[in-house]
Amino acid sequence: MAGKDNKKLVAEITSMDEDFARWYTDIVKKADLIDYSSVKGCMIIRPYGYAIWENIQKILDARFKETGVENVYMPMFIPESLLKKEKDHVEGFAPEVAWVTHGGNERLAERLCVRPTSETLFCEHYANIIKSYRDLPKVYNQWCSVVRWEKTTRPFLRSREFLWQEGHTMHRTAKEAEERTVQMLNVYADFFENDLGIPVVKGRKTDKEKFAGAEATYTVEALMHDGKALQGGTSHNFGNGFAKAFDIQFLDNDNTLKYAYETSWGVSTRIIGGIIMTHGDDSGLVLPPSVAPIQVVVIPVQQHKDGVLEAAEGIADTLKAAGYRVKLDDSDQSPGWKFSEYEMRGVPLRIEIGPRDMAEGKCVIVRRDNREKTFVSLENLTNSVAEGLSNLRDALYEKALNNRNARTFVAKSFDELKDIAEKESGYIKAMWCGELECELKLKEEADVSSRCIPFEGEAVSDTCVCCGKPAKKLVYWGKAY
RNA sequence: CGGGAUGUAGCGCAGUUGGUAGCGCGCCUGGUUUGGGACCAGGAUGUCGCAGGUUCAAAUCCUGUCAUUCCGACCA
Repeated sequence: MAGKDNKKLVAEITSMDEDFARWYTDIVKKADLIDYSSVKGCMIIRPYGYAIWENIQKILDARFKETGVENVYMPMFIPESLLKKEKDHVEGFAPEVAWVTHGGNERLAERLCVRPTSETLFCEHYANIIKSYRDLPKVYNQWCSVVRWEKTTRPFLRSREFLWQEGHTMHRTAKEAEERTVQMLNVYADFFENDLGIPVVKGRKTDKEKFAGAEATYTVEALMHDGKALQGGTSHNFGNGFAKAFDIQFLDNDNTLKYAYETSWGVSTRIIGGIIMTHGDDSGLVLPPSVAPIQVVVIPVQQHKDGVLEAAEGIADTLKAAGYRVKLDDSDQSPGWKFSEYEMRGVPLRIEIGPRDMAEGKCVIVRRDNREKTFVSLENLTNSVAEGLSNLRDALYEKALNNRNARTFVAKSFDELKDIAEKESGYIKAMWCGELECELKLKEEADVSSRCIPFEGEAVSDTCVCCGKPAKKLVYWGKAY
């Protein structure tokens, strides 16, 4: 009995509905995604966590390239003078940049900032290589890490160094830049919804919330299990503001000099935090099959008995040959231990095979999300796995969507909004006049920020929820990570 | 950046009025087991977060610092 209690201790994680914050950090550690380093806010991404990121990279990188993106690598240091070239941009980032002041023992003539984002570097380079309209468009992306010296940090959600991709493009016309901005936002939205099973709201950020130096920022917003919003990815249209600051001009076919139009767009390892907080449960992580490092784990039961291990190997080989990421766990741990372990790690499907199944030419497939068991014949295995993974993705999406719907509210008056903000956690749809003053007041008095002005969505009333003046903009308000 | 909590073996923790560190799990060896975190026997593992200070003596008291975490403020 004593042994049993101890085992329970090992497996225990905080219940997500009792303490979501603690549940999150438990999962991140116990699913072996990260470890802490000795520098605040700088985390070690462990093999299992990094494998998720690699899968995210693989999928997105391929999608980017389908749209003509080329990958490059920019330096990690930005001279102070270069960072300062665009006023809004430097003001936005200055409070959280890390500086390099010395090389060895010698003080540098000009200090260098560790990139918090690379607009300035791309612009400097583009100014050098863009001369003619024939040089456009330029559609570059880089996968790298950036540094932002955050005060409060949380694994994946807010760290001082994080991995991301940043695409930076230059275009001949404003129209083309706008199209690229929307195109990349759609790539993100599709990835979130179809690959990760995370429903998103596509929309535009208010001026207050948009990227420093951008003309327009578009965003995909996801709602987490606890009702807080997470900005999943952003796509910015800079117009030609940066081009003017960095003198990126080209000679057009009418023989006049014109400024180029710029966009940038990015997603980061924060996505992993989003996956955890959208799909996870009290048994641990639940990973969408598209990015799960292990899609199917095969667990032999009574593996020492004749033929069991061979049958399990056969199953693993069959599935590997069909292109799935499969792990056969033939370690000495008890089956029960393995079940719990792979549930903690969020493996979408588990296959159990033991003497009883073998006698019937079958195995058991268990889904991670609902623990539903199905007995399937070995001949049909590949189809059953395909179906299981696909159904699981759909179920994850469905569940997340239901959560979002249940947590989406409508407010027509200020009092109503305030009341909802106090009692509920989620999105509040309400009209807004467009004035910063009202946005600040809602933040101040109702503690909600504007998440986005959705591309799709009907007006819920005619007047601003705050000041009562005529309003046409629908805004999703909420609390964000 | 402000307030609270924590830091002792890989993990979870105990350690009394200061006397030089212990428990469970895990790990290693051997054996028995295996359909929801198995069992027996034997074994290994510590600059007590770090740096100062007080003391004959510090995990324990004092100061500083770093990290984790929660709440708040801030937040491309």
